[in-house]
Amino acid sequence: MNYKESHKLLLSNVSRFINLTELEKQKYISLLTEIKVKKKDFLMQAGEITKYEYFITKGCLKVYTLDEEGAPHISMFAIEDYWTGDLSSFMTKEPSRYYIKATEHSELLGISRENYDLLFREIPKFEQFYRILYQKSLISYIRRSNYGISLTAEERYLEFKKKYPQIVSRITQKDLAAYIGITPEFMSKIITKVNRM
Amino acid sequence: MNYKESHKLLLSNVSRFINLTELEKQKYISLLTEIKVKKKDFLMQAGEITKYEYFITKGCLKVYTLDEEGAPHISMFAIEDYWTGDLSSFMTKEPSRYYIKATEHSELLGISRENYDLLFREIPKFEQFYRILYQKSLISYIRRSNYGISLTAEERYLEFKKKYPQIVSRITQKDLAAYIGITPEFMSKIITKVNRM
DNA sequence: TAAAAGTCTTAAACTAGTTCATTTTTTTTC
DNA sequence: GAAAAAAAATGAACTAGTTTAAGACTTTTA
Repeated sequence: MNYKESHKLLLSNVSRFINLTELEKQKYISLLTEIKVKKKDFLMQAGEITKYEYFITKGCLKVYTLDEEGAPHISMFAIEDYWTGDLSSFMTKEPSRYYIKATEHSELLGISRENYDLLFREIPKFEQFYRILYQKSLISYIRRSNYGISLTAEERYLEFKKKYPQIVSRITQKDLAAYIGITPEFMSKIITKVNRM
Repeated sequence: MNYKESHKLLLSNVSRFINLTELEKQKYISLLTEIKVKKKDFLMQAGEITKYEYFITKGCLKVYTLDEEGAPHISMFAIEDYWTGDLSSFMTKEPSRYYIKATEHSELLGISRENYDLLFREIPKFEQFYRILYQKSLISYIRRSNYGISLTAEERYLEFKKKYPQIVSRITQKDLAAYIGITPEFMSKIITKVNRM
């Protein structure tokens, strides 16, 4: 069958871990919602109960919390072919602490909690897909949770640049500072220093 | 059937997410290896390819890396009813960067990579078990990966004490410092300060 | 149970990263 | 394409956390 580009990208993402029949592909796609977000608009805000888990087909978004002083802490940047959302609020149905804002015009495919549950009943293979997807994410978050406490800000910056070169060029220095966990002023100093070397 | 205490603890852990028949329980248990580690002995060391994922039935272990200066960074403490290991090395079969050392005499149940793969074929329900287990771990590591960059050392200490009171009392201040990401000297200052309040 | 090894505390000098204030540069908007 | 808004750069004064060193306390081992 002939799928749209966005669906092709998703199906190719899923086929990394499981094989679907034509019928299963169509069933899966029927469970998804298409969502568009303009630059600077929110996909979701703190206080809301997360309705969807998202797959990004186009654009770039930042996922962040605000601390008591109102300072943002970015927990991830999501671009094409990435999954994002607030898994905690999605699962527990409790209000989220996260904001998700588009830093570019973005297009996403969302799966609602009802359809997520239905998916496992209709196509049990998806248990395996999510088992592997979560396993891989877990491995990278376990590593990342150590970076914050064991590397200097400069090392974290170099690490990010090396791992996500395609993201660095699409975000502001200020947002990168909020991800690395430092002030924009110190981020500026680090970049000046690194470029001088 | 009458199971040993260690097997009962594991089966009760598993039954949080899936229901097993008697036959499945017996099959599952037959895939496990019993392991004992004396205090101060290593369960595994950096450079090795991880053979097992572990469930702790007794004791306490620390999972850590050493940086270029030889300073330890503890990524988790594992006690009874916890799962541990190096998931990355276990899955990729590449050498691990982690050390796992018993801080008390410990007893564990290990599942080898071959038996882990076999488990999914023999009892497909385990895909769901691990999907949920990894999902929950992922949620807590996503949260934790922000702590290191967004909280002060004192806040991280209070957070740890609140979340894991039963662990604080079983580990040294020095190890706690290596987990929080600060020097033992500064850990000492924080504790003095917090107790004074 | 004495000696040795490891842990904890305290303090002074230091450094990585922050805060605040100002100017320059870039991007957005009408 | 000019005006406004946001981002980036620079610097001086500050603070959270490190380093080094030494003594007190606790646990382990022979």
